[in-house]
Amino acid sequence: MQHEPDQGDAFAPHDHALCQSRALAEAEERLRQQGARLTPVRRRTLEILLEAHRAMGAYEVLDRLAEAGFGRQPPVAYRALEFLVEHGLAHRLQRLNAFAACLHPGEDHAPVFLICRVCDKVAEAHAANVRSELSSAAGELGFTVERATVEALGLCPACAGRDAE
Amino acid sequence: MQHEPDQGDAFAPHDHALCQSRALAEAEERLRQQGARLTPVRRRTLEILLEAHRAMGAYEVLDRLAEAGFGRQPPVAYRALEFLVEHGLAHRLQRLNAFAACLHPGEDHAPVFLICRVCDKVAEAHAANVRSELSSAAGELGFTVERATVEALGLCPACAGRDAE
DNA sequence: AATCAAATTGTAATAAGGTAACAAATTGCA
DNA sequence: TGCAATTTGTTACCTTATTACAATTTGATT
Ligand SMILES: [Zn+2]
Ligand SMILES: [Zn+2]
Ligand SMILES: [Zn+2]
Ligand SMILES: [Zn+2]
Repeated sequence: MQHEPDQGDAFAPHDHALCQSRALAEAEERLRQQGARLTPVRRRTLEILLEAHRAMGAYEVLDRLAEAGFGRQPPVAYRALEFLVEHGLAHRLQRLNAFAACLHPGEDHAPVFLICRVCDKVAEAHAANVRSELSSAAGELGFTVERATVEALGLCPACAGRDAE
Repeated sequence: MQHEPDQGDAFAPHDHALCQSRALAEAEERLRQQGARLTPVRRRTLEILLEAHRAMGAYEVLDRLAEAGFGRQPPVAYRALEFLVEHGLAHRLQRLNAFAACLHPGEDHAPVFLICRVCDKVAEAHAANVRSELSSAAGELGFTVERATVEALGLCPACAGRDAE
C-alpha cells in the first residue's frame, strides 16, 4: 500500500526545492501577520534547517552562519533558532540530561516518563498503548520505530491538589 | 476514583524507606544472577537515585559521590550511572540537542519526531492518537500532561529498503 | 533630514554536560 | 603467591548552552 505524501513527510521522495521555497514563503507570510521580522540571520538559519530535512545541532548551524558572514559566537545561532521555535517555524528536539532509578527493574521495558514540573519527581507509566500508537503513526510514513523516548512534563496529583487550593 | 498504587508510581504516597530498601534488595539479587558486581560506588549511586524519586543530572550525582568519599571526576559518576542503566536499574532521560525546521508551520502542533538512524532525516508524524494514549496512561496515575516530547529513532522507508537488499 | 528608543546583532567570558586515554588499585582465581 | 581482568582515579579535552554587555540597525517621530 502506498501512502499519500504529505507536507510533514521528509522521507517521501518529493521536489525538495519546491518544498523549501514553499516553506520559506509560508514563513514570511506568517511572520508578516505576526508583526515579526525575518531578518537576514533568521532567514539564513531557516534556510539552513530546510536544506537538510534533518535535525542539526546549534553549533553546526553556527558554522554555516559563520560561512555566510554572520557572527561566530554561539548566541548568534541560539538566538535565531529560538526565534524560529517561538514562531512555530522550527522545533527543538528535547533534552533532559538526567538519570532516574528504575522503578520496575526486571521488566525489560521502555517506559514513558512523567516528570512533575513543581516537585521534580519522576514516575514511569505503562507504555504499551503509547508505543503501539506511535508505531502505527510511524508506519503510515513507512517508518520503523526501533527506540523511542517519551517524556511528559506536567503536574503530579499532589502538586495539582496544592495548586487548586 | 482511586488508583491502585504500584511500584512505578513515585507520585502515590508510600513508605519510601521500604520502597528504597526493596529496590536495593532487588538490585542486588538481579546483579548476583547476572554475575555483575554492585560495588560501593555503584551501590551509592543507586542509593542516591533512589533517595530522591526524581531525575538527577550526572554532575549532581557526582557531587554526592564526592561527599561520600569517591572521586570528584565526571567519569566516576558517568561510569556508575551507565552500569546501572545497562543492567536495567536506572534510566537515562534522553537527549538529542538538535533543531529541525517545522514541516507543518501554523498548525500549532506538538508533533512526534521520526529520526532515521541511517540518513538522519527527520519527519513529523501525526501525534493526536499518541498523545491521547499518553494522557490516558498518565491519567491513571493522576498526572496531568502539559507538554510531551516524543522522539523515535529507527529506519525510514528508503534506508529500510536499502538494508533489505 | 536629524533624533531617538527599541530591536537586533556581535563578542567575550563562562557554565554545564560528556568522553577519551591512561595510571593505580582492587578482585578473583590458577 | 602470581597474574589477568575488572574497577576506580585522574588528566585533559570536547560539545552544548547561557549571561552580560557593546555596537549596530531599524522604524517611527519630530
Ligand atoms: Zn522537502
Ligand atoms: Zn509534583
Ligand atoms: Zn519510593
Ligand atoms: Zn533514512
